[in-house]
Amino acid sequence: MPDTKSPRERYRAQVRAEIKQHAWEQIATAGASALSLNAIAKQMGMSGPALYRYYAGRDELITELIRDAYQSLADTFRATEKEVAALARALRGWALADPHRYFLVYGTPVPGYHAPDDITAIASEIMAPLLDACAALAYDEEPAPFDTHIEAHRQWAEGHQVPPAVLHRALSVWTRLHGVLSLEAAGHFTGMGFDPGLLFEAELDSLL
Amino acid sequence: MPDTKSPRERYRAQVRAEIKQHAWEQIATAGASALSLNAIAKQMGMSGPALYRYYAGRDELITELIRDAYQSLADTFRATEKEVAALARALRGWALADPHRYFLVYGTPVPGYHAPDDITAIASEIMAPLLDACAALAYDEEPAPFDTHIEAHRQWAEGHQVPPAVLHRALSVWTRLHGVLSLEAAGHFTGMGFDPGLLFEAELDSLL
DNA sequence: TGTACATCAGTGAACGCGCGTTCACTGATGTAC
DNA sequence: TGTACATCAGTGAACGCGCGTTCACTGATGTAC
Repeated sequence: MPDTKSPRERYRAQVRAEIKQHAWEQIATAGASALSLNAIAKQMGMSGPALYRYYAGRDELITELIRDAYQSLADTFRATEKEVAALARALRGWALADPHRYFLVYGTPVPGYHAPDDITAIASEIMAPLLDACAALAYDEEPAPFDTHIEAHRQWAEGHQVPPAVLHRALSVWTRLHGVLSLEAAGHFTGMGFDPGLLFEAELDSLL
Repeated sequence: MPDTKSPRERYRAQVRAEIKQHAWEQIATAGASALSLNAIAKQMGMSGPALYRYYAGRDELITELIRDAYQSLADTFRATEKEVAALARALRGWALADPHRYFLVYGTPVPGYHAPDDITAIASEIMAPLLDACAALAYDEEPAPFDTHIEAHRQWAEGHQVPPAVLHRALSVWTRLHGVLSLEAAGHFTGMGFDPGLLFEAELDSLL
C-alpha cells in the first residue's frame, strides 16, 4: 500500500512552501505591492512560467500568504495560556517577529481586495481565546454606556456566553494593543527615545 | 510694480495642485503603490512627460502628498479647541474623511522610504496641541511605572514643561485612538455589527 | 502700440525595463504490466 | 527486473502592457525696447 502522499505530492508541497518563503522575503524588502512572480522565479533559479504549475497566478499566492498570516496568529494564540497578559505578549512577539506579516493582516487594506470566507473564519478563531481570557478578568467598575450598545450587537461573539462588559473589554484589548503595536512596527516611535515595550506593558496594565 | 506672483507662477501652482488632486483620486481607488505619473497625465488629458515640468519624478510627488497629509492634520488640530475630546473627534473626522490620506501618514510604511526632516517637524507640530490638552486634564490615579521611564526619555516633548504623567497620557491618547481608528478605517469592524464611533467614544472616555 | 526676442509649457518619439500570462515543447520521473 | 507508457515539472519564446524617464522639437505666452 503506497503512502497517502505520493512523492510528487510531497515535492509539490515543498516547492509551494519554497515559493512562499521567497515571497515573504520579497515582501519584507520591497513591500507587499511589489510582490512579483517573475522575481520569485528568478530568485529560485527557475523560469517565470514554471510557477504557474504551483499557483494559478499572483492573486492566489497573495491570498495564501494572507491566509497563512492569519493562521500563524491563530496558532500562536492556541499555543498560549488563555490569559490576557499572556495573549497580549504573544501578540506582540508575533507582530514584531515579522512586521510585514503583521501588516498583511492589520495594515493598510489593499483596495479592491476582499478576503475569502475561510480567512474571516480564522479571524474569529483569533478572537475566541481573547474573549475567554477577558471573561476571566475581574470587573469592578461601573458598566460603560458602550456595554449596552455592544450587548445589542454581539453576533460576532456567537457562542460566547459572556456579559457585555467582557465583549467591551475584548474590543479594548484588541484596539489598544493594536494601537501601540502598529505605531511601533511602522516606526513612528523611532527617534522619540522611549522603549515601546514599556508603553505596551503600560497599555496592557490599563486593561487588567 | 508687478505682482509678486507672475501669471506663470500662478499657473504652475494651479497645475501642480491639479496633479495632486488626481494623484489623491488614484490613491483612493488603487492604493498608494499604484500611483503612476503616466496615468495622472492621461487623466488630465496631457502627455506623460509634461508632468516633469512640475515634479522631478514620482518620488517627489509622493513625498509632497505625504507632506500635505501631515500638514492637513496639523492644520486641523490648529483649528480645533485644545481639549482632548475635541482633538480626538477632530482626528477621527480627519481620518475618516479620507482614509487613504490617513494611511499615508499612519499606515504600513513604504519599505526604504525615509521621511525628510520637514515632515518630522510637522509630526511634532501635531503632537504639541495633544500635549497641551493632556496637561489640562485631572490626574488622580497613582503614577504608573511607565511614568518614570518616560521622564527619562522626554526629548521628543522638548519645550513642554509638563509632568511625566502628562507625557504618558498623551502617548496613550495617541495609541488608543489610533488603535480604534486604524482598525475601523481598514474595515476590520465591518460585519461585526456594532458602531465603531461608539467604541471610539468609549476609548476616549478611558482617557479623560 | 508694435516689433524682436526670450521663456517655457507641452508634444511625440524613443529607450529599456519588468510585469503577468499563454503556449507548444522537452525531458525527467513515476506507474503498470 | 525490465520495458512501454503516462504524467507532469520546467523551459524558452512570445504577447501586450504600462511604467519612469530622456530628448529634441513646436508653439504659445510673456517681456523689453
